[in-house]
Formats: sequence, structure tokens, C-alpha cells
Amino acid sequence: MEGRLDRQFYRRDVLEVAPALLGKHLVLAGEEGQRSVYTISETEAYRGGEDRACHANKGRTARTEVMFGDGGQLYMYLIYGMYWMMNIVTAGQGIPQAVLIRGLKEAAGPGRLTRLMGVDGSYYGEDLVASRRIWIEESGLNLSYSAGPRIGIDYAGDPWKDMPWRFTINP
DNA sequence: AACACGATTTCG
DNA sequence: GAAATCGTGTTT
Repeated sequence: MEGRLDRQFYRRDVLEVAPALLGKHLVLAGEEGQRSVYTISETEAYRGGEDRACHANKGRTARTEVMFGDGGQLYMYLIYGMYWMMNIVTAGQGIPQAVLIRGLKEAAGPGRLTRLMGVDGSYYGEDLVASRRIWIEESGLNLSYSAGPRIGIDYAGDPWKDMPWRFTINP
């Protein structure tokens, strides 16, 4: 028995998936069958080609390719030359959307949590539905949350920089 | 081939 | 307030 989230969970609009991921358990398989479990506490939605804050807005490139693929895969990218960002692709083929994991109960900040978990570019394209080293499980938690503007994307301009697409679990 | 810059974090 | 640090998209 495993409460792993299935393909259908990810094949929805990013604005549904991003808040739905709050409280879910992110599981990382370590060596010798050990598992590390983290609880997602903060997410951000990046929605398609029109969203000027979304990397896919630049078009289909080697880096953004996975976002155009099926939901449930990881979109990893390096920022500022030193921090790996972990994103989960949502929606179906041809619809470039992704959820940035911005915080875990165990670590605040998108760059800090990947460092804590030891996840990097080698996870680009990893399929959370089938992978043996990383996936997300149902937790049973259903916590209240708040929505607010996304961080660090003022360059996207109106109306994108003000869209309330950042979701955080309430304290 | 060269350049500018970023979905961040840390230190002074 | 500013540095660290490099892959990626853009321009030459």
C-alpha cells in the first residue's frame, strides 16, 4: 500500500494543484531503503505561456521542455549560479505549467530545501508517479492556507507580478 | 563569442 | 546593502 499521488492529481490546472500540494508529504528514498519525509508548506504557481513570470513564457527551449510535457515530472533549474529550484509540472502535454516548492515545514526557502534534501539537476525530468527515488504521498492533512503575490518576479510587470499565486499554510 | 541577468541566500 | 556564481537566453 502506498499513498503516492497519481497522474490525475498532477494533470489539473496549476492553480488547483499548487494549493492542493500544501500539507502533502514529499518523500525521498535514501540508501538502503531508508526514506526521508518532508511536509510541503509553501508553493507558487507558474501558469503557461501567457504568464510573464513563467519561464515557459520565453518559449520552448531545452530548459523549459519538461514543462510542456505531462504533469507529475520535476522541472529543476539553477538560479544565481548556486541554488536549485524544485518545480512540479502540472496540466497535460503542451500546457506549460509548474509549481515551485518554496517551503517545507523542515526548511524555509526554495534554495535551502533543495540543499537540505540533496536534490539537484540530476532530478530534472524525474517522474513523481513512477520514480523510485522521489515522490509525493497523501498525508491526510487538510490545513487552511492563504494566497498572496509571488516572490521575486516584479520584472514580470502587470498583471502578473500581482497575481495571488503563492500559497502558504496558515500558522 | 560575448553579455546581461535571475522564481536566492548569506554576510557585513 | 552587496557579493557569490554560472547556466541560459539574447545579442554581436
